Amino acid sequence: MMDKKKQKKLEAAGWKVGNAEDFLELTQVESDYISLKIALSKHLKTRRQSLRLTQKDFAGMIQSSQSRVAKMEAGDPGVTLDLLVKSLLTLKTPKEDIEKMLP
Amino acid sequence: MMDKKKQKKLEAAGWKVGNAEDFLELTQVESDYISLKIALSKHLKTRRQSLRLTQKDFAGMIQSSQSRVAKMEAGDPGVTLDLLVKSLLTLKTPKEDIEKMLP
DNA sequence: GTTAAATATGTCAAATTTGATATAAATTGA
DNA sequence: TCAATTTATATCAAATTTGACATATTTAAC
Repeated sequence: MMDKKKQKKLEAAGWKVGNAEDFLELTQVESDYISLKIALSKHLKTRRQSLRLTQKDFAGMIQSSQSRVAKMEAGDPGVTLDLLVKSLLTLKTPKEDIEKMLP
Repeated sequence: MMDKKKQKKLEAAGWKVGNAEDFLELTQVESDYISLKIALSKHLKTRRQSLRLTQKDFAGMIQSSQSRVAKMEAGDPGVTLDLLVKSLLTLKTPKEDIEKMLP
């Protein structure tokens, strides 16, 4: 939501040059939050793969859809931490692995 | 979402006795997920208090409202991990503190 | 190269979460 | 006690996220 607003702001600006002012103006919190989500996404993908699960199979395990799993793994901004964390828990991701991703 | 469904199920059952069957039928993932959120909630509250911030002050820091902060700290199921994590990051919660709360 | 399986991308209605607001209840300090 | 501050609870429209679906693209095996 914080980053969605920024995104909207950028979209509204139409990627116009000249205002590097607003551009990538991320707070530390926003930056950390995004980094965390991306790290979790990547880990989810490698973990699913190491377990030889297809996105479709895994989607079934979490009552979701293949496309949503793809979005999760792609680091889509519109995926919650909730969904990512539940996913990692479902794959029994070791606590130590998650700890390493914390900012 | 997973636990919302369970909740609805419970609500629908109107807390009737007799079906301890469905009752508290939580998977390990659901249970871990809820525990995590509750731990983060509690930590948020104690951390905010130790920094001598009112809920209103803190709400201002995260562009939210006092009532939402109250819900966060009360462990309201309708609060995302995203919001909780952003909140803890805003209060510069040490990584070690968060690590301790992981399931 | 063809085929099949897996993954990526786009769209959408339904469900959930959000900040805001109002107001009740609890806590604090005189 | 009591007034002021803080926190809890309820409600709601707006915004966001969701699973599902369609379909395109990539990958793998032959």
